Order: sequence, then structure tokens, then C-alpha cells
Amino acid sequence: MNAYVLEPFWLRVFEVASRLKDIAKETGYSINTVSLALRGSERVPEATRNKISSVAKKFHYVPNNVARSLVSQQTMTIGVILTDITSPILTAVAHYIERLLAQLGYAMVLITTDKSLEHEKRALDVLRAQQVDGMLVFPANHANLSHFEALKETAYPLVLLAGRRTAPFDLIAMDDTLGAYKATRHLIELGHKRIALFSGGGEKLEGYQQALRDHDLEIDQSLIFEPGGIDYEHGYKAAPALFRLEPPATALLTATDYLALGAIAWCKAQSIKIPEQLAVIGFDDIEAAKYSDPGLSSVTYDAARISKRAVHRLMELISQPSAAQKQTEKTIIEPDLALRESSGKHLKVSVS
Amino acid sequence: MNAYVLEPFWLRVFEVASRLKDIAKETGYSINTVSLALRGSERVPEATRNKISSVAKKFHYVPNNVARSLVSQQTMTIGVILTDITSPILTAVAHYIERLLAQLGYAMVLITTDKSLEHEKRALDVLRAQQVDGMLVFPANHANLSHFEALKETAYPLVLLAGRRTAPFDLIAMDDTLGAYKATRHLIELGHKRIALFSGGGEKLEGYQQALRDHDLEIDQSLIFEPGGIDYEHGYKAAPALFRLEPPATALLTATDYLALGAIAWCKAQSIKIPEQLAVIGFDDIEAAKYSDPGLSSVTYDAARISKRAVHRLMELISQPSAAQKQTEKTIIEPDLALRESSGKHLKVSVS
DNA sequence: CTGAAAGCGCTTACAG
DNA sequence: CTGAAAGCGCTTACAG
Repeated sequence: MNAYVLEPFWLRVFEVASRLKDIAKETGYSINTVSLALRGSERVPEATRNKISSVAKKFHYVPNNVARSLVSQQTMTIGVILTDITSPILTAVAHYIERLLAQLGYAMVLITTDKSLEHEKRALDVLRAQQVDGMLVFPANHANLSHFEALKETAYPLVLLAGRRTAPFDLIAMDDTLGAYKATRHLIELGHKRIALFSGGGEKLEGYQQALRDHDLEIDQSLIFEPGGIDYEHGYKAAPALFRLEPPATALLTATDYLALGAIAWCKAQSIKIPEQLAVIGFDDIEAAKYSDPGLSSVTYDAARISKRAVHRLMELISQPSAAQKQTEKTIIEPDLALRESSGKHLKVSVS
Repeated sequence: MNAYVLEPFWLRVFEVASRLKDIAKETGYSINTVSLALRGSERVPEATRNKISSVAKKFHYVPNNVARSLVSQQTMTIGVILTDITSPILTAVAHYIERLLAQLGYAMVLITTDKSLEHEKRALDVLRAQQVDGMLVFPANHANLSHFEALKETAYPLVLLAGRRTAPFDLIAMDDTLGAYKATRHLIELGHKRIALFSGGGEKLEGYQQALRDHDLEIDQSLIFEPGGIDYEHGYKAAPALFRLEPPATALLTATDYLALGAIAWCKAQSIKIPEQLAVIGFDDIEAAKYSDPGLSSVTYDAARISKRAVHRLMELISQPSAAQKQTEKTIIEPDLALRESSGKHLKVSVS
């Protein structure tokens, strides 16, 4: 048995230079000149630049950004904190943000909090430690933002992707209150008086209540359900309760489309007709809303617009060290209703 | 007009120390000791450690990882390259990977390639420059991996999340060939002889063809469609062609569930019965497959398992500088069939 | 038990 | 046109 093992051939195929020093040694120039040359400085003549570049290319040299960042004080990296990427709207947001950031030369560090404030705090520290140049965050809890205050003090560029306009931070968000208001109003205008809500509270609940009030309808607490989640299964499980009410609900607004789709599935299994026996409107207008059967009416979520404006605003904050910080900017986007079959048309028989 | 603007009150509420130097000055110890203390070294007495920690906490000090990384030669950051995060399976993969990585103390830098080899190459360079400790990649093209060779030379920890077992890299992937084989075989066993395929080629096409061959069925090229994409709309648009064939297809296998759902939607609009007139099996077993109407049969994709094994293997490669590198490890996971209504039961009337 | 020094791989004034 | 030096904020031997 041979104790001496030859290096495999391919180990020698590529020469690798990991540092400026290596290519300096190879070319005979100083680290200094190599650095300048590789960044295309006019201060080094073209011929030299080409010579150095070709050696760098041969070695497949890639600059060490951590060293570069240490001196430049910027990492060209943005932290993105989301509650959950499996939610269709947040998937879309992550997708748009990543592309926009990449175009601008930034990399995205993505952290997920699963709606836990503890995770959110930790994420903030992780991203600060990583020295990200800015943060985009979809907060776990719209009402509890105090842990972001410290960032504000250090003038850390931060843009929230959801929340209320009273939040003391830069913010780009859909107007959930208005969305719920519009959906509820639409159902009222169709003739419904027993409109149920599946929602964990917050802005959507407020919009729902306001619409009822504005149309002189009583707010019946027994019509308001906290389905214990935002997914298909939660809607499915919560649906039966609608028909135990006396009188039963004739319409339903849900905090997410999956909740609505789950409720509809249960109804179909019971041969309850949608929208004849239950008119349904969801929230977010996800892909599945378009091709469910019946098509699901929904409140739109403009992920592209939110992402674009948020990234744009973040870049402003990054490039304007402190001036922009003093004045926070809020953009609240008005949602539309995407009406399909599930919400139905005007009721044939007006319920008394 | 007053030219002198007072600093707002809140600018002074928090004191901020961004460097070890600041807290060294505050406590009177050297940078050195502070560094040790903050990392809980036994070499500095507990009393001193506590004193230093409390000052650090008061200043809300967070270590600068870019400086730390420069000396430790590790960034505690993993690069993840996916073709697209809006695809349900890749969303799931990104989600699992992020959580696993977070548990291990790593942050995830996510880059999307949109299936472009150019983007993929650029992503590789970006991540190398960022000095990520390892990479997890879902390659744009299973057959074109040459740009990963350079990483191999530098013993850069890399695990592929899809591809063929012949790829010269560490790999954890679903066995798409086998998945397509099983689905096709199932359709054959149900009595189908005119089985169409919506797929861009590759492993799934191979599995489909092999199953036909193994059952002595002719491979009819007119049954094989390249739908020009993997989404709902592509399936919807490609479906009519199935019924222009002579004789028409009686079964359909698609490369993704959305393709199947789109095709089914078109059929429903034409009052074509699923599965009676067309038995359908999709790929990936996404959420929507469960609650579509009819339920969509599909080939499973075990995102949790792939993510877990991939992260585990990557950690091995990271901790074992070179030994593990010489031998690449491949794990090809066998998919199952998730059978629901869309694929039907045995054909009542056996087609000649 | 604690500090001064060197160094991680770069960039940025500053000389010459 | 090019190089030597200082420094970014840390950690790691090395002294004392």
C-alpha cells in the first residue's frame, strides 16, 4: 500500500489567488496599485490595469468584501425581516425586494420571525452585528415596536412594510382598515345584514366595524371569530360556527384568502352554496383566489408597489445620513376589491 | 429665523457605543480585556466580566461581525441560491433552510437566479465576495454546472439541492426520474394508453419514457408538450391541444402542480370531466393540490427532508476542511404518489 | 489577571 | 505613475 497519495489532477487545474497580496506578488506591483487597478482607477495606466486584471482573472480573484466593508463602513447588504415566507404575499414581497436590491448591487439577508417578538429582537441584533446597511421589516406585531427605537437613535435606515400610520418610523403599507371597510361595505350594499368576520383583530376588525357603524348596522360580537390562525385549515374548522348562529351569517369576510378558501371548502362539502347561501370575501388576492371554484373575491395586496417604494425609500435613507431621518415618511396604499363569484351579486330576497 | 437648531430630545435618550474601544474607555479596561469579557472568557474574573457586560448592555453594544469575520475567517453566513422563491416548493425549501440555519447561528443570504445561468454565475461571485461560509444551491440548469468547478478547487463547501446523481458535487435531491416513472406507471396500471406529458424535458421526461417502454407502450412524440412555463396559465393554455389529438389523450402528467391545476381549470370550463375524461397527476404535491376540486394527485416533494439533509451535509463540509471534500455525497430521495381524485380509479371501459 | 502588539484583507490619504 | 503607512474593529498569541 502506498502511503504517499498524489494530489488529484483537478486540484491543480485552477490556480487560486484569494488576496490582493497574491496578485501583487505575481505582477510585481504593490497591493496598493493592484487595488486601484482592479477598481479601474484612472490613476493607473490602462496597460498596467489590463495586465493586472488579466492576472486577477486567471486566478479567478474575487475581492474580500468583509475587508472592504471594514474600511468602507458599508456592507452592501440589506437585512429583511419577515414573519413568514410561506405566506403568499410575503413570498411575493421577498421576491420583489430581492430583485430590486440585486439590481442596486445589494445582497439580501433574510430572517424570519414566525410572529415572535423575541425572534424579531434577536433578528435585529443579528442584522446590526452583520452591519447591514439598512433594514426592511414586516413587524411581528403592529402595536409593539419599541425595540426598534434603539435603531432610530443610531439613525439606522429602517423601513417598515406594515403597520399603522401612527408608528414613529418610515412605513410603506397597505391600508388594511380601508380594505376591510371596502369589503364590508360592498357586502352591505349587496343586501347582507349578517356579515361574519374571521380575523385576529387589529386594523381589519376596525375597518369592518366602521363600515357596519356607517351603515347603521349593529356590531354583533357573535359574528366576530378569531380562527386561531390564517391558514386553510383554520378557515375550514371555523366555518361550521357560521351556521350555528341564529340567524346564520349570510356573508363572511376573512383576514386572508386561505381562511376564505378553507371556509368555502367546508361549505362545499356540506353542499352549502357559495355565494347563494354564503357570500365570501378574502384578503390579499393571492394567485389561488383567481382559480378557485368559485373564484374568490378579495381585497388586493400590491406587493410589487410596496416592495418598490420601500426599497426606494430605504435607499434614500441610506444615502442621506441624517437629514431624512428626522422626518419619517409614511405611504399607505389604498387596496381595491377584486370581485369574483364568491361574493355574489345583489341578494334576490332581501333579508328583513 | 434661528440658524441654530437644537438636537431633538430623543437623539440623546440612548447612549450608543459601537466599538469595543468605547466601552474600554468607559470601563477603564483595555480593548483586549473587554473583548475577552464580552465573550465570557474564564480568564477575566466574574466581577469584571459583569461590570463590563453591564456597561455594554447600557450602551446596547453589538459586536461588529465584519471585523470579527476578518480575523476569524468565517462570517457565520450561508449563501442560498434559488431559481425562484415564488414557486411553492422553493418557498418551502427557503423557509426550512432559514430556520435550520438560524438555529445553528448562521444567517442566510438569499439570491434568486430566475433560471438564468448568467445570474447564477454572478450570484456565485457575489457570495464568494461576501465570504459566505458555504452555499446551498438549486441550480438553474441541471446539466450545466461547470461554473461550480472553481468552487470545488478552493474546497468551498457547496451542496446542490437538485440535479442528477452524476453531478460531481454534493447533492441532496428528489428523484424526479423515479417520480415521473411512478406517476406514469400508475396511469398505465389504471388502463391508460394515451398519456400526455407537460414538461420541459430532463429527468421527468426520462422517467415518463422509461415507464412507457417498460410497459411496452409506444412513445408518441405528439403526446409530449413543452408548455413554455411551469405556471397555472401555461397549463390552461396547453390543455386544448390534448383534445385535438387523434385519439385524444386520456391522461396527463405535468411537471408542476400549477400546470395541472391550469389544465384542469380549462377542462372544467369546457365541461370536460376530471378524472373521467382526463386523469391528471401533477408534481410537487403543493398545498393547493389538497384543496383543489377535484383533489389533485401529485408526486410528493419532501422539502423538509431535503432542507434538513442539505444543511446537515453543509455543516459537515464546513467543519471538515478538506477530508470530506474528496468524496462527494449524493442523497437521492424517492418520491411517493399522493393519490387524490384527479387521477381516478381503474377505467371502466378499457380502451383498445 | 491584564495590556501592548500584530494581523485579518482591504482602502485612503500622503509622499515621492 | 507607484509605493509605504495608517487604519477600519476586532481576536489571538505573547508578555508581564
